[in-house]
Amino acid sequence: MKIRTRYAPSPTGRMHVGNLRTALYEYLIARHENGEFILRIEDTDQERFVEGALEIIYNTLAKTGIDYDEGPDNPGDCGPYVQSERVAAGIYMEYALKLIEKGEAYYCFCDKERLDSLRTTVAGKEIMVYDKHCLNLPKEEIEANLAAGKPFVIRQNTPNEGTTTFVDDIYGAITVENSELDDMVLIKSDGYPTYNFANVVDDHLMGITHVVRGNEYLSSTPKYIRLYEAFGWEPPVFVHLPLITDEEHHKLSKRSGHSSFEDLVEQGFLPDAIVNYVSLLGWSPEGNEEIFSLKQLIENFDYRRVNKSPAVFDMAKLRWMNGEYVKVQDFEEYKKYAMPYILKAFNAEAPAEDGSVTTEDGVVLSAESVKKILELMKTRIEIFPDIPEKIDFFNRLPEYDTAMYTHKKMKTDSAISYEILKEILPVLETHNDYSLDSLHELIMDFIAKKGVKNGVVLWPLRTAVSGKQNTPGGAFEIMEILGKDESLRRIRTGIEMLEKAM
RNA sequence: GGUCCUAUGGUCAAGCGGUCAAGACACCGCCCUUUCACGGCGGUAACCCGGGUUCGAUUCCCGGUAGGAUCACCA
Repeated sequence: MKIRTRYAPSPTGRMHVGNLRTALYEYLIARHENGEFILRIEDTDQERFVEGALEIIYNTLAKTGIDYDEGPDNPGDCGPYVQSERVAAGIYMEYALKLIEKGEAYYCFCDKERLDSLRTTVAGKEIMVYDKHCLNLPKEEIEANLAAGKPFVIRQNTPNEGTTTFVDDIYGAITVENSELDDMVLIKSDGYPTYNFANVVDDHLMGITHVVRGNEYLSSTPKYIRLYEAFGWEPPVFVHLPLITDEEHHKLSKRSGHSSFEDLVEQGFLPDAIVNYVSLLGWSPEGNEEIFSLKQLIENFDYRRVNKSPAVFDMAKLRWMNGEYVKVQDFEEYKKYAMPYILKAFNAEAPAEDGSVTTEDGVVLSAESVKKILELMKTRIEIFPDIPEKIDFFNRLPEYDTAMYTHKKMKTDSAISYEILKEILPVLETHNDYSLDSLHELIMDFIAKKGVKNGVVLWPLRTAVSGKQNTPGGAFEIMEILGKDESLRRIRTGIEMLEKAM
């Protein structure tokens, strides 16, 4: 039997990582076995519908590379793929009526007040169990109510006795007392089906073989089973996924802020890294490898290795993983992502026509220099917004304390730095080739002649040209990027500062 | 509160009766090195508790405890 899974989001906003993980696993389960994966939009709640949410779903799927065989914009044989359109086609009402005929469902005319009177609050939580009040309404009364246009709802008729058992592929057999099961609403008073009902009807009609979803649905699954039984349908395989939680071990919700795919992208994470990280939340491969492309995930994803316990979403590990992706990113691709943040460091809108960027100190950094900065950053960031803070000293020489010239391990202090800087300044002034290699040769030669440790010269130099305790790259790299004039200017500034401090 | 689920280091997570209890992130050292980062090497750190079953339990069973989920005309 060919596996068919579906991702069935409701367009209510951004896609949080729990939903993304569900979509991903549904996709992987199908693709791993050459099955089919379809997209169905569950928009049965008109009130929660958010404008643009549909686009977010399409965009997210596109960015992550999760492609579907059938969907609203790519219909197959069991359309429509949007539930509101299926409502218009009368599909759900037709099936609800079938259930009424079989005595598996019934009209309910209870108003809000009566329903509210059934509510109780337990441990701060409101719970409600319907009392089957309308189950045995006389036929005439039902007809009369219907004829009078009285608002109604259709409820499932679940027995109060016995138990319902189903087998989840991850969690095993789960049994629930039928008395625990509520007579849930199938068709709402606005004529729309509830999620529960539409889900069962559509999954059956669309030939879904594996229902994959978060385990918050685990306890309501027996209700679904009853529905399948009421229809006389074969239930699908159920695969419930462990929850993804925040640091406080609570289910991730849209409210917890920075937890949607889009938020993460805005924070500078790469879609591939997000997918990779999320795939490891609740599943593990056979070996020790952790970096997987979507293609590799398809190859390796055996859903029987999905585990049962909830997983905390760890931003630190996501950051690390993103860094791994940045490091191996193709340079041009990397540049696309990194450039905006480089420009941000220089408070610039865009590079000049020749690719150069001008610092706020008025120094023109050539296109080559900009490229060198990009190269320097590639192994030093985890996410792109890390960039500006690391290279701000190129833009402006920061105010710094001369205490920075003292470094025990480098065997240098203010006095030594002053001497060294004064001594090397003329050497640098007469030198014109500020390329890395040339500078390296020149300065190493100077060091050799003086017979001192590298750090004695290099530390003061780097401090002077950067004004920072630590920098990406060293004195040579920085001077190459800054160029002769600015390098000398900064060194002279350093000398002045040291002079004053003495 | 009822019901359901879960329980290995701070986090992710191997393990599926006999292991010195993998690996990754984070953290801490060391090496490389002009600082930072990368890279390399090493380290700290875990089987929730109590009963069984068994020659032997992290692993199987039961109970407890803890955490979570769920109990809508939301999905």
